[in-house]
Amino acid sequence: MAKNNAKQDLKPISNPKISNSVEDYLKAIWMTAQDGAASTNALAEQLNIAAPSVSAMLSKLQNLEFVVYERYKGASLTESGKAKALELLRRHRLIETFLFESFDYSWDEVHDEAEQLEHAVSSQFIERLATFLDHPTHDPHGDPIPCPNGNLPDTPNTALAEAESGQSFVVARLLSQAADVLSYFAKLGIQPGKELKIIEFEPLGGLVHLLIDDVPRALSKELAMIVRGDIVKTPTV
Amino acid sequence: MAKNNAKQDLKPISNPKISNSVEDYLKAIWMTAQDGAASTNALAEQLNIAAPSVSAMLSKLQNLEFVVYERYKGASLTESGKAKALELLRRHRLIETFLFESFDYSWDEVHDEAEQLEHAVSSQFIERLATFLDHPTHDPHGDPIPCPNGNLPDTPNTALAEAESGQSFVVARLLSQAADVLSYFAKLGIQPGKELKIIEFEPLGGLVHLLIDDVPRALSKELAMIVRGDIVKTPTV
DNA sequence: CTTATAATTTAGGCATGGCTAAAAATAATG
DNA sequence: CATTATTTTTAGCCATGCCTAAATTATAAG
Repeated sequence: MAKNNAKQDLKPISNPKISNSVEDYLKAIWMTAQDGAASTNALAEQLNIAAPSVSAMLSKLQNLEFVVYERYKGASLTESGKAKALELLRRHRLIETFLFESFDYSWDEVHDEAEQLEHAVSSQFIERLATFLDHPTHDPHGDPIPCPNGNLPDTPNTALAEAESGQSFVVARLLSQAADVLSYFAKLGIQPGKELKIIEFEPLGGLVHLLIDDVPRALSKELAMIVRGDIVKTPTV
Repeated sequence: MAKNNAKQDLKPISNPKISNSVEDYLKAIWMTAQDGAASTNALAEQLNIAAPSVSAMLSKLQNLEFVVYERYKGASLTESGKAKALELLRRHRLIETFLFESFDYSWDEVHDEAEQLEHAVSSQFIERLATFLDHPTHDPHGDPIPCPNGNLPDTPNTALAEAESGQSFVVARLLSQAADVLSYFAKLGIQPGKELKIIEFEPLGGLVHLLIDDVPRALSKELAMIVRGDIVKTPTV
């Protein structure tokens, strides 16, 4: 009877399934620091975990060779840590896409569910899911879905706030995780693929007037920073 | 910042998400004992966990009021424990159905994946999944899927081994979890819905000769006990 | 009905991953 | 540059769930 009795080596030989916690930390480090180093407090904040716990975990991640960590100086991902983080991100975004497209989830619902599922699902599941969804490159709010090899598909990144009066703008991405923000955009009809016409910017730039589906609307500067996409040179008629 | 600091009361007030372990135990108790009491060793065997650990967990489940447990006498599910177990079973079987039908999983693959997913998925997910699958009553090998209220759909349960020469038999269920057994049946074309014609039983009853898709085949008594369904009174032509 | 065997529980550990309080290092300010 | 403020770490705990070895209780056999 094969009992789970393996003593943890310092350097893990094979692929002993990474714990949910470790996965969460790697994702958090990537989101906080991408390439640079993530501070203990920033991670504690992100993960809603007390700073001393984060400290301890960073040492552990260092032993696992997922991060390079120097006391008092934060942690940055190694190649292997980064690969794991991107794998998680791939899972998360594919699952979000699936829930949104096939199961009619709303923005409020999609994130938490994906957060759980991404830890439970096998690589096989993810690849079959990708096939099921016809290998999307971006999730429903336009975030790029990392490829199996870790490449991040290109994504237009000009802020709507940077466009100018008279220009047209094609939305590619809504740079927010907040459900209320995403719902608000959805209500306005602002979603990836949509073309907006900019009427004018309010003096001092706090507001932008635009045409969505030929309906005049106004958007605050803050929200206009979240909307990312491309300025259209030759506006479609 | 809301840290998870709630001291565990003896009687849990609300719905503090049950741990994966607790869920596994409840399912195991149901599978081992259904209505009666499950012994410590039987559970240890099922769960591949050492007996003393099971002992400890049974006390805990008693405190949680999921089981009635008397030292040295095994544990049986309370109403609340049974409800949980059936909920888990519903999850498991719906997920298996999904993986099999939509994601082309084979028998070897389906079980382990479902085992993980059933813990990670929300009730909402399950109900949307049920809708997605058009509310199946049985999973791909014919096991009944409990309804949200805990009812188990009726399932024909006559063993193929109990039929008689000359009769026809409609398969409803393959009473096994073993991947190799299920694959073997699949290879033979024996699956829920299939009609078999019994040619004859070997003397001493160790073997049954039958017609599957008009092809003559033989099946051992052991396997013929696993195939469950209905004897057809008026054989179709 | 006593004894050997099998099942079960108690005792004592261990790893993981959280927490708080207090100390130490780093950064910011007068 | 000394001092205060902030960040981070160390120290020491706790809960969950698993383990092994050693009792204990139940059961089967003589």
